[in-house]
Amino acid sequence: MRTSSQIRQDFLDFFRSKEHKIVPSAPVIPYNDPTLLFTNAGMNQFKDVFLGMGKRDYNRAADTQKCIRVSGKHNDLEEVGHDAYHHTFFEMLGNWSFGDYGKKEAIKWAWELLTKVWKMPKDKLWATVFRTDDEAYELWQSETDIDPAHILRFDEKDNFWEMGDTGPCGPCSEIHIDLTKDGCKPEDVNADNPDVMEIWNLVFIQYNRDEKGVLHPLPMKHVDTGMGFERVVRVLQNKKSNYETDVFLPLINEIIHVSKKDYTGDKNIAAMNVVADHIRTLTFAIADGAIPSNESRGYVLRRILRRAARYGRNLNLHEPFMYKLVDVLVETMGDAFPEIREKHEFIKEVIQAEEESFNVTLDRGIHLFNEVADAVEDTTNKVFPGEEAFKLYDTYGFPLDLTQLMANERGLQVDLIAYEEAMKGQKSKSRAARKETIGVSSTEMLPAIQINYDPYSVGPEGIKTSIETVVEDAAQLIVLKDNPFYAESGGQVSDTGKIIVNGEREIEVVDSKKDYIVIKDADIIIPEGAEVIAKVDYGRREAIERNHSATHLLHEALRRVLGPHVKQMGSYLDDKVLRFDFPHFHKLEQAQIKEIEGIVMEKIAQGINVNWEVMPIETAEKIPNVKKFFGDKYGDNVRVVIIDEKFSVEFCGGTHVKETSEIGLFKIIREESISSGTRRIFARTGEGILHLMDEKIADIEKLVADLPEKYADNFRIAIDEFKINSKDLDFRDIGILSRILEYHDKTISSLMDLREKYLEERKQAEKALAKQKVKEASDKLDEVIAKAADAEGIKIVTAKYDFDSMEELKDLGDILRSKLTSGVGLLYIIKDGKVNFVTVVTDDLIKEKGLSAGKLAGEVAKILGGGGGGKPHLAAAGGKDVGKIDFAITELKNIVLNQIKK
RNA sequence: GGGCUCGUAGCUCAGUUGGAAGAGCAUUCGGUUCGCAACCGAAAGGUCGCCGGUUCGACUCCGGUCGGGUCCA
Repeated sequence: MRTSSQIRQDFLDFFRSKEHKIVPSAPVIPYNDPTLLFTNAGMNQFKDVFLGMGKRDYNRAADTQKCIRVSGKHNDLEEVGHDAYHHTFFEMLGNWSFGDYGKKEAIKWAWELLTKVWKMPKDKLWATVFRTDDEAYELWQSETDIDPAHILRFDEKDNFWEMGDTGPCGPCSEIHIDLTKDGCKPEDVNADNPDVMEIWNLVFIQYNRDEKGVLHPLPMKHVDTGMGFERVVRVLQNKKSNYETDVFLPLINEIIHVSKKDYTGDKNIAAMNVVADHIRTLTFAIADGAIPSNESRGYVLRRILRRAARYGRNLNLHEPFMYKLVDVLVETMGDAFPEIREKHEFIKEVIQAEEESFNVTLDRGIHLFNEVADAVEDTTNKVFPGEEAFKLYDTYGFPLDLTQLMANERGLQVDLIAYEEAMKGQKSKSRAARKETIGVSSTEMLPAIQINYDPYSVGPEGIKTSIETVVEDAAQLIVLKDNPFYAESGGQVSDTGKIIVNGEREIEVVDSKKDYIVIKDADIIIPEGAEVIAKVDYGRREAIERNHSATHLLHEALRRVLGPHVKQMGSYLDDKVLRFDFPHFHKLEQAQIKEIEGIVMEKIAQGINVNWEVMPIETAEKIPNVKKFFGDKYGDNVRVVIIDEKFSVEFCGGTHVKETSEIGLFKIIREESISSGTRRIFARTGEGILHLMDEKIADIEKLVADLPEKYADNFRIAIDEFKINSKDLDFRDIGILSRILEYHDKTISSLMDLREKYLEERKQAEKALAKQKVKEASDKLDEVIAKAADAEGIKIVTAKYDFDSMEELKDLGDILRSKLTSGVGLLYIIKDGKVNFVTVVTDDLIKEKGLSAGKLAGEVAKILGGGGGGKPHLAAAGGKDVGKIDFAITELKNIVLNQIKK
C-alpha cells in the first residue's frame, strides 16, 4: 500500500516528468488578497495570471496547495465529521497550464496518472464534460481508453466554472470514481452519492465574461486542475473513509490515547473526526500567521477551535487537549510542510491559551444557565426562556444546540420562537447602526487629477511645483502638481511643513494625503496655478525616518530573540516615538529587552546603508525571510527596503534614513500586553532620546516633590546636576546618553522605593491618628452619656466631633452602643459647610421599642436638607443646612417618641 | 464599525429600593502536633478599571473612557 507521502510525491514526480515546474504551496493566509479569508483553492496563487495581470517565468506548474474552506461560498464546516470526505483543511493537488497546453494534454495526463501510475480500475472511472463541449467529449474518446458509456454531459451547475460574475471562466471536465460494491449507473454521478465521488476537476479557462454577460474567447487558454489529496489517498488505500487513511490515523490514534475512548459508535467517531479535522486547520492557519481573535479570520479560527473543544466534551475531554495533538501532526506532515515544524511550540502555545480561555467563558455561561434553570425548573410548563438562550449565545458564545442539550438534561425545553425573535432584533439593530455610519468623506469631492506623489526624493530645500487645484467648499485642501509630503501609510504619520506661494507667502501644511495636502488656515485665498515651493519639515521628517528604520531593525531583533512567530500586527511611528505590535504570549523579560536593544544597537553601530528598490512582486517574494504585512493588497510592483540583506528586508512604502548610524540611540521605553497573545513595544530613537531624558528628569522632580523634606533634600543636588548635564547634548553622543539614562533609571528606582516606604509610613500614621482620635473621644464618652437627654426614659446622646471622615464617626458609634447599654445616639461632624452624622440604637430598643437607626437618620437628615439611612443599629446620613443642626438635635426627641408610638 | 456583557483583596467570586466593603482559597502570626496534613484562633491585605456628573453621601444611579469576553456586519 502506498503511503500518503508517496502518493503526494507520485503526483509531483509525474508532472515534473511532463516538464512542470514544482512550486511550493502558498500560505493558507492570502497576504495579498483582502477579499479572501483563507486560501480555498489551488488556483488562488495564480489568480493574477488568469486575470491577465501577472506573469510567471514558467508556463506549466504543479503543486499541492493547502486549502481551508470554512466560510463564504465554499463552506463545508457543517458537513465535517459527519461524512467521510469533507474537510475544513485539505490539500489540493493541481497542475496548471498558463497559455501553454490545453484540453488534450490535461485529459490525457490525468488518465495516465490515475490508470497507469496509480492503476485505478478503468471501469470504475467516469468522466463528465460540459453540455456543449464536444471537443472535450471527443478527446476523452481519442486520448484515453475510457469506456465511452462513462463519458457524461452536464450543464452549468456542475460543469462550468466561473470565478465571479465577470472575468475568466470556462467549461470543466471532472473525473469521478465509483466505489459502490455492485457498480453504479450514470444517474449516480453528480448525485451526492457518497460512494460515487468526484476526485479531479479539470477546468479549461477559455472565455472572458464581460459586464453584459457575453462570453469572449481568450487569446491565452489556460488549464486549472484540482484533485482532493485526501480523497485520492482514500481510494488508493482502499478505505471507507478519509479518516481511516494514514493522513488522519496518527491523529485519530492520539485522540483515542488522550480521551481513552474507542473509535466506535457514531458519536465517538463524529467527535474524533471533527477534532482531527479541526486541529489540522488550526495548526496550518497559525503556522501561516493567523491568530484566534474576535474579528475576521481570527474569529473563524476561534469558532473552529471551540467547535472542536465542544466535540471534545462528547469524548469527556474537559481540560485543554487539542494542543497535545500538534506533536503528532508535526511528525506526520512536518516534512511536506516545514512551516509547522518551525513554529511547532508557538502553535501549541496559542492553541492551549485559547482552549483555556474558552473554558473560562464556558464556566461563566454555565453559571448564568444554572441561575436561569433554577428559576424555571419548578414552574409548570418547564420552558427555558428564549431571550436567555439568546443571551447565552450572544454574550457567552453558547451555541443553541449546547443550551438545548443542557436544558434537556434538566427536563426543560428552550423557547425557540423567542430565541429567533431575539436574534432577529439583534440583527436589525446591528444593520440599522451600520447604515447610519455611512457618510461622504471629503476626499470624494476631489476631482480626478493625475498628480505626482513622490515623498522619497525631496530634500531640506523643498521642491518647486505649482498649485493644481484648491478644492471648493473646502479651502483647506490643496492639490499640488507634485506632492513631496509623505501621506500616512504603513504606520508612518504624514509629513507637515509649509508651502511658499510666489516666493513670499508661507502657508503651514498640517497633513497630507497622496492626492492633496491640508493647510492650517482655511481663510487664506490661494490662486490656482501659482508657483510654489513645497518644503517638508525636514527635521521632523528625519526624526520619523530614524524611528521607521529602527522599527525594521526591531522587527528582526524580536524574531531573533523571541522566535519566528513574531510578525508585525500593527505599527505606528511619528517624530517622537515608535510603536510595534506582535503576537507573543509572555511578558518580555528584562534580559530579553536588553538583548533586543543590543542587537538593534549593534546594527546601528555598523552604519549599514539603507537601500530600497521597486521590483515585481514575484521577485520580491522570493527574497529569503522577506517581511510583508498580511492583509495588505500589494500591486504588481512592490517597494522593498533593505537594511543588510541578511538582516532586514521588508515590503515598505515608508521613508528611511540613508545609513543606520543616523538613528542614534535606540531605547525600548515600554512593553505591555494589548490583548491576549499580543504585545506592544514602545521605543525611542535620535532626538526622541533627548526628550526621554527631559521626561525622566521631570519624573524625578515629581517624585522628589511628593516626598517629605527629610527624604527629598539629598536629591535636589542630583536634579540640578542632571539638568546641567542634559544641556547641549547631541543625540549622536550615544555613549554619554546611555550612561546618563542608566543613571536616571537608577535614581528613579531608588526614589520609587523611597516613595513606597514613605506612603506606607504616612498611611500608618494616619491610621494611628484616627485610632487615637477615636480613643480619646471614647475615653470621654462617659461624660457625654452623663449629659444625655431623656425621652420618656430613653437616653438620647448627642455630641459633635472634629474627625476627618465618617469612618471614625462610625467606629465611635459602635463604641457608644456598647457603653450606653440602652439608648439612642447621634454623633456628628461639620465639614466643608455640610453636616455628616451617624445615629445608633442599642439592641434592646430595636427589639422592644421597634426603633431603627436608619429611620431616625432619615428623619433627622430631612430637617438638615439631606437624606440618610442604614441598618437598624447604626446608620449614616448628612445634610447641607448646617445652621439647623441644633434644631435637629432638639427635634430628635420627638422623632424617637413618634417612632415608638407607631 | 455596532449591540450585549464583565471589571470588587494575590486568586475565585458575593454584594438591590444609594447609607459600616464581604466570603472561600492563598499569605503572616499564634495554638494544637515529634513532624506534616488537617483543625482552632487572630492579623495583614481594597484608588470597588479610569475620568467626570447627580447627591449631604456613589461599589451601587447617569455620561464618557480603557481593558477582557461575546454576537452581528
